[in-house]
Order: sequence, then structure tokens, then C-alpha cells
Amino acid sequence: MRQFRLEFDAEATPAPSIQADQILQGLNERQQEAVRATDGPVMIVAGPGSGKTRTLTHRIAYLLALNKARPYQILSLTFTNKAAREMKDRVEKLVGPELAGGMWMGTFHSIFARMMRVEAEALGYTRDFSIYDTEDAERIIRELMGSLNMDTRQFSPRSMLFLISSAKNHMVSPEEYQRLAATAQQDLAARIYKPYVETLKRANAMDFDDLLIKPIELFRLRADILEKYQNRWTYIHIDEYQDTNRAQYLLTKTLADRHRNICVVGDDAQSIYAFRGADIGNILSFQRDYPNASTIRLEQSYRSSKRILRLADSIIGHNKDQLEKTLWTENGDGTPIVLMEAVSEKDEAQKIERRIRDLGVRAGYRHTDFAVLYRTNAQSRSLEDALRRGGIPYRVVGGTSFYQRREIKDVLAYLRLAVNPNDVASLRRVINYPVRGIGAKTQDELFAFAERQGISAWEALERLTEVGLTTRTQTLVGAFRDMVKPYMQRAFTEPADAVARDLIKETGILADLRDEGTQEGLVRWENVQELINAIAEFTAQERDAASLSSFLQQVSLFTDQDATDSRDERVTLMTLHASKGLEFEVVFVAGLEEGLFPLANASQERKELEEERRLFYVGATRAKAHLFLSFARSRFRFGETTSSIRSRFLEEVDASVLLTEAGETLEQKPNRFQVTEKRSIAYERLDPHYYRESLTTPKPKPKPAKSGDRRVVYDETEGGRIVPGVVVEHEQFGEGKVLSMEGVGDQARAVVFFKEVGQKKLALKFAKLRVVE
DNA sequence: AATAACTTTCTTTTT
DNA sequence: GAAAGTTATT
Repeated sequence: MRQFRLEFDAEATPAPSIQADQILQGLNERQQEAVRATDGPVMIVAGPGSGKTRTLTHRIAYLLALNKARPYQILSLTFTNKAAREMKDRVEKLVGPELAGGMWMGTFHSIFARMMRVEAEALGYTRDFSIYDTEDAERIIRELMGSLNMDTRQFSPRSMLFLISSAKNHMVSPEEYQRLAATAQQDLAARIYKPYVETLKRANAMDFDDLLIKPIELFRLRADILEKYQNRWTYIHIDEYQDTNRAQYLLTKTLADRHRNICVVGDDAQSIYAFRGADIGNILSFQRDYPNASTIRLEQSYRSSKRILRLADSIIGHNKDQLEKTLWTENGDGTPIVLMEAVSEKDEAQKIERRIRDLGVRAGYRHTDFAVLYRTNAQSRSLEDALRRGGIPYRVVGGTSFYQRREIKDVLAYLRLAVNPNDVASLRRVINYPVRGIGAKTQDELFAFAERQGISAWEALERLTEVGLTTRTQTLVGAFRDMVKPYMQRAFTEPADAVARDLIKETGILADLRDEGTQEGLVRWENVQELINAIAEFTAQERDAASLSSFLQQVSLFTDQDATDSRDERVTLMTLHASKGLEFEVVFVAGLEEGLFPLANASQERKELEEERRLFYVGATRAKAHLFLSFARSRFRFGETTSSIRSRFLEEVDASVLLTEAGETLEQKPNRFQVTEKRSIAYERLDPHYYRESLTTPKPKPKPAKSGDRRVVYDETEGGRIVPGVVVEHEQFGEGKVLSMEGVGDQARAVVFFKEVGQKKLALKFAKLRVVE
């Protein structure tokens, strides 16, 4: 893992093994232009399949070949590890490994994690800080909510984390957030935000957002450090620029400020990460930030057939927010796009399976040529079943990766604790695993003591006698402490694999898994063994003595796709999000149903709906030759069968390139979703996901509201006339229809779809709704 | 304190 | 239909 070398590599740049003009070969004129424009700001706007990434890598290779920049002066940022790896491979192929070796190429997170490792002390961290993923962060939030007596049922820790994360990404401080908080949920988040940040700091830990925000803080605080990096990275490249969030934008802008050699590549039509703070505005305002920027459009698609492009174009044409761009191709018309209608999700999966087999036989496609895309991870199950039954090998991208498995995270938590004693999340995770008699109550007392004394939880263990536990518990806790303690030294003096192996053995995790005696326990046992191997492998490659902590930091940033091997013969199953940047001969987009794609929550707000549409656009444009769209008329969701209707996207699409399975053209109902003049909001009849209750079960009978019964559909005793289906009026929002009700008495809330402002959730206590007619 | 049995809620999408 | 949380039992 050469990429984890920490020192800057300042040795002389080796001579390029290739001439610059050779690099330009095989590129079209526009691409060559983009490659040649090496100085100053450049924006490459490009459609799917136009060779964006290719152009970017050629540009980097060109810089190296010209000896314009030394490798370590080039910073190239991507969004996934996979993209970074691919990019590096391509550059290597062009200029040779020695020259490509020293480049800084990786995800935003991995690059800045490495930087923060070097600069940690400037912000009061140690270089061995822990990196908290969503699960760790959620654990912290849950604890905090508990200690602040917040009801985790009303607002989940996850939703709190989401709000805090988005505040962080927008660079809103806890104090500001407190002022801005408007809803009850935001109020709660505002109360947790500050303690959350403080807890992380005390734990010597950073979450994913911190990895981007802390560098910004650092640069603001220390002009000297900023200057160092501005001069280090004189050429900055950013792939998928449309997906950068505020922090990423600021970070790269600050870094590029001195030399202004920044090149961004993106496609506004493929922006699909607004939900995690991505801001299309960044790509739209590039010209404003850099008035002398050259903009280069790549509009020729080398990937898809004419029919597929026409379909894609008709999808995106329904969006208002977009940059002007016309894709064209020299490719042939291709085959018509096939729309498949299925009875159920099972049937849908079977049809897809049959198509794959059929095309494999008739057109000679290999399994790697196929991809099945869907909106939610949960949809993979039925597809997997069908493929398994049909004997077609597949791989699922995403889902839980190796490093997210419970047993792996348990082991990693032990190791993290050894490296970073302040790491509370890890301490909490392992203090009573395997079970050693330190229950919730004991833990509460320990952490409360630490809180009172203003010390870290580990220090509380060190001062165990002062906590005031019974002798018996003290012995148990002391034994745990004494078991882990030696490793806190050893982690820094001995090879990582030896430390890890001994610690794992001593904790008894392996024995615990073995004694389970189940098949699952065996698998987990094997996984732990595999982790030990991975650490050993890492140690062999990396001679840095303290590398256990860098290993831990690295694996925190690993995600699914890292294990995937595209060479083996399998059909790929993945979410539409995960498919970005990839291409396949044959693509299936499954589950085109209202409420699923677009998702129910997203179908009310124009912005969110447009994002769903871009997602559809991304999915459709993954296909080179064949595209299949499918929907099922019923689907097993939420533990029950629900009937569905086909997605509105199918009504919008250019039907001339589409055929049904029967070979007929699609009959569209273009006005199906228009909100008509008066009161009829067409959703209620057409979208069963809004009316799940009433369509799947007989009309909910008014139940007497028992106390503690949270499943009350509506409250008879109060405002009894406000029930799902009734039209109501609100002072500000105007007229709307009640979609559903929840809660009783003061807690009663209604989800109302207003004609003017869309869907809102209102507390009846405050919202003074009047029933119309 | 640990286990078993139960109830409840939840599904976007990810570094 | 899973995961997480709650309650009852040992």
C-alpha cells in the first residue's frame, strides 16, 4: 500500500517513458484541447459516456510527461476508492509506474485523513485519532440522547446525526444552528450538536464530515500550513465535481487559491448526491469563481446507442435546473428499449433472469456485460433469488462490506482502543463483549464518573477505586482494563499483526464465536481470521512501526466496492447510485414504480423529484447496447404485499424508442400526475404507497385510543374530524389533503399534502387546521 | 446480569 | 422480515 507513505517524496522526477504527443493520440479535438489547457482553471462539462474520466487522466499524464509538474505536486480527488484506483491505473499505463507512483490520488476523505494524520497536533488531536463511521457516530448520539433524557422513539439518533452532519457540511456552527433551528426536530439536534462535537474531540476522533471540515479549520487557523499545502499541490483535479458539497468546495478552492491550476470535471445532469449535501451550484458557479476559466464541453457519447441517448434526453428534459448540453453519438440506433411489466417483484426478477440467459445465448454476451440496477438495496433479494435459481453467477455491490460486519467491527474496536485510549465509542462497544459481567448499570456509573471528573472514560477505568463500585464489579472491570492496557504500549512498539493477533486471542472473541456452534458463528470466526491475515499483509507491505493506527484509519474509509473484482464472470447487481461512472452492454433498471422510484418522499418536492430523475438518467445511460426498464404491479414491502402503479417517469419518456414485451408501443397517460384545478389531488387514487393502510388492509376501523398505543390511526376524542382523506385548510399553507395521522392528544400530528407548498407534517396542537366542507 | 420472548419501527441513496 | 428495543424470567 504505497499510497500510505506519509513523508513527501521530493526526489527528482524520473524521466517519462512516453512523449507528450503520444498521450494525445486517440483523443478527439475537444478532448485534446482539454488536455493541453494545463495552466489556469478549467471546467470540463461532459455527458455520460463522453470520456470525461479518460480526458482527466490523460491530462494528468500529459502534465507528467511534459515534466510540468512533479508527481507529488498533483492532487487528484475522486469520490470513491474504486475511481481513484482506476484513475491511477490509467495514468500508470500512460507514463509508467515510477512516474505515477508519487501522485496524490484518492478520495477526498482518504487524502485529507492522511493530511490530518500529519497535521493532527495543530488542532489538538494526536496522529492516532480514530475515524468514526455512521455507526460509531450514531452510538455517540444515542448515548447523548439518553443522558439528556430525549425520546429516541420520536426522533431517531440517525435522523439527529443526519441533521448534524448536514449542518457540518454546510459549515454551520452549533451556536448558529441553535439560532436557525425551526422545527422540533432541529431543536433537538441543536441541543445535541455541541455535546456531540465535544465528545468526538475528547475521544480524539473525527467523523466523516470532520475529515473535510477540520482541514478547513486548520487552514484558517494556520496560514503557514495552508501555504505549505498550496505550494505542495500546485495542480488540483477533481472528478465528479457536481457531487462536491460545501466543505469540499471550500477546501479545494482554498488550496487552489495560490496557483489557480484547478481542473474540474463534471456533469450537472448526473448530480445524485444532494441528499448528503452535494451542491450543483458548485459546478454552476465555477465560472464566477474563476472568471478566466476555460470551459470545455464534451458532448459526443462513445458509449450508448442513439435510442438510449434519446430516451436519456427525454428523461432529463423534464428537469428545469440544468446546463445546456446536447449529447450526440456516431453509434448506431441500437435495439429498442424494452419495457417489462411484471405481476410481482418475484415475477420481475424471473423475467430479468430469463432475459439475461436469452441474450447470453443469442447475442453471446458474457455475464460481466449485464447489470441490474435498482433504487433501494432491499430490492436485491428477489433478484438474487431468481439468479441463484437460474444458476446465473452474480455479485451484489454494496450492502454490508467485510469491514462493516459486526465481528470485524468488534475486533477493530479493540484495536482502536489500544491505539487511542480516549476512543469512547470503541470502549463502549467492547467493554462487555465478550460478556464479562460489566452491564449497563456499571457502565453508566463509570461514564457518569468520567463526566463528573472531566476525564476520559479510560482514565475513569484507571481510577477505578474512586468510582464507588462494589468490589465484585471492580474486579471485573479491573480485569478488563488490565487485559487491554499492555497493548496500548505494544501497539506502538511491535508489528501490528503480532499485536492484533495476541489481543484478539486474549479477548476471547475467537473462542466465543467458536463456542456458538452455529454455522453463522463459524463464518464469523473465519472472518476474524481473515482480518488477522489482512493486518499481516498490511504490515508486510508497510514498514512504518506505528502502522496499526494507520491501518485502522485506512479501513475506516473502506467501503463495499473495494473487494469487487470486475474480471470474474458475474452479473452485477447494485443501486443506481453505485452505478455512477460504470458502463455495461446490457442494463436493467428495475422497480420503476411510484413510491419506489421515484421514492414516495421524493415525489412531492420538485427538487427532490428532479434528483430522482437524474438518477434515472444516470441509470439509463450506463447502457451501451441494450436497456430494459421494468416494474411490478405488486411488491412485497414492509412485511406485506402492496400493489403499485408504474412510475411517472414512464409517462414522461420518449415512447418512440420503447417497446413493450408484446412488441407494442407504450400507451402513456401524460397527465396522470397533474394536480388538477379543484380539489382532486391525483396521488391518492394512483399512488398506493400513500394509502398503504387502506389498500392492503380493510379500512382501518376507528380504534379507541388506549394510552401507550402508538399505532392509533387517528384520535377520536379530539379534532376527530381530521382523518386521512379529509380536505383541510391552514392559515399559511392554504388547502390540502390529509394523507395520514399519527400520535394521540397533544402528540397528534397530521401529514398533509398542500396544493401550494407540498407535503408537510403538522402538530394538530399548534397547526389549527380547519376542515373544509 | 444475562437470557429469552416479545414488540415496534423501519427502508432511500454513501464517503 | 430484520434489527433494535422492551419486558419477563432465570
